[in-house]
Amino acid sequence: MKQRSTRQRRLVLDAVRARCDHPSADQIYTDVRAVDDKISRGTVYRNLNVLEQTGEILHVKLPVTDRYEVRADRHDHLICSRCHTVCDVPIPYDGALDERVIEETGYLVFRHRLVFEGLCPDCRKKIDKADLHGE
Amino acid sequence: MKQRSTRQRRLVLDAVRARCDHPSADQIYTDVRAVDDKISRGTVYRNLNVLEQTGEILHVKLPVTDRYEVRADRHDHLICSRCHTVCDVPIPYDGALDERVIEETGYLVFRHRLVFEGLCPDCRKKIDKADLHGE
DNA sequence: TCCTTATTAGGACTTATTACTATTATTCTA
DNA sequence: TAGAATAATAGTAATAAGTCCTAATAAGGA
Repeated sequence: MKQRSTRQRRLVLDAVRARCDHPSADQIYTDVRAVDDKISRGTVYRNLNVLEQTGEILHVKLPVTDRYEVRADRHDHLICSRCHTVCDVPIPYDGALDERVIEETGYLVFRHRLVFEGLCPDCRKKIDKADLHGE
Repeated sequence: MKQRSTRQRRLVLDAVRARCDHPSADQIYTDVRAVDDKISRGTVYRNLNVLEQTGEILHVKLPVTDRYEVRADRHDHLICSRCHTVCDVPIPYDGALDERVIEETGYLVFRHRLVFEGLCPDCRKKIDKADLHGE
C-alpha cells in the first residue's frame, strides 16, 4: 500500500503550512475549498490523518476539538477560554514525566498531552474593561 | 435562578458516585436509565454540567471524549490507547507549571490538563502474546 | 501505453452534544 | 398548607465533528 502524491494531498499539506495558528480539520477544509471547490470533506480528513502518520504535520488533540499544525516536534499548548485561540508553550516537552509515570503505574507510556487553559493578553484586557463598565 | 434539588439531579450525582472509573456522559445516562427509564438524555447532560459548576463532580476533558468523576481535586490522567480505560495518575498536580507559563507567556492561566497515553499492564500482556503468535 | 490499485467525490451515516417546547414539580410566600 | 412563580423535566429535533461506503478516477510502475 504505497502512498501516492495527489494534488488533493498537496493542497491539504499546503493549507496547513499556510496557517500559523492551529486550524481545525474544518478550517483546513474551508481553506482548501477556496482553492478547489471540488475537494470533499472525507478527502481532507483522510489526508490529515495520512500526513500525521508520515510525520509531516502534527495532530494536536485539545480538550475541545482536534487541531493541526506543521511543527513535528512534541510540545505543549495553551488555549484561551474566551477566544479559543491556541498557541504553543515556549517550554520544552518534559519526557521525564513519562518515565516517572511508567515507574509509578506499570503502564507503558508513549507520550503525554499537556494543555493549559487561561486567558490570552487580549482577552484579559477586554475583560478588565468590561469589569469597569460593571458587567 | 436558584438551583432546585430534583430527584433526577440526585440520581445523576449518585450514579457518578457509584462508579470508581471515569464514566462518560453516556455511561452515566445508561446507569441512571437502569434506575429510572423516564430520564432523558438532555437532563443527564444538563445535570452533569450543573454538578460540575457546583464542584460536586469533576469534568475530565480527555483527548477523546469527556469523562466525569467524583474527585474534586485536580490531578492528571492516564489513558490506555488500546482498551481506553482511564485512571488517575498518582503524582500530584503541579501548580508551579501554571505559574511558569504565566511568566513566560503573559496569559492568565487557570489550570492545565495533563493526559498520558500508553498501554495498561493488561493490554501490554495481550500485545506481547499476540506478538508471539506472529500477529 | 497499459494495468493495478491507491485515491477521490459525494453522500449517507454515526456519535456526542445542545437546543427547543410544552409540561411538571420544587420551593417560596402568604 | 395552598397557590404562584419559575426551575427543571421528557421527548424530540437539530447540530457538529468525523467516519464509512461506492463507483469513478488517476498515479506511477512495468
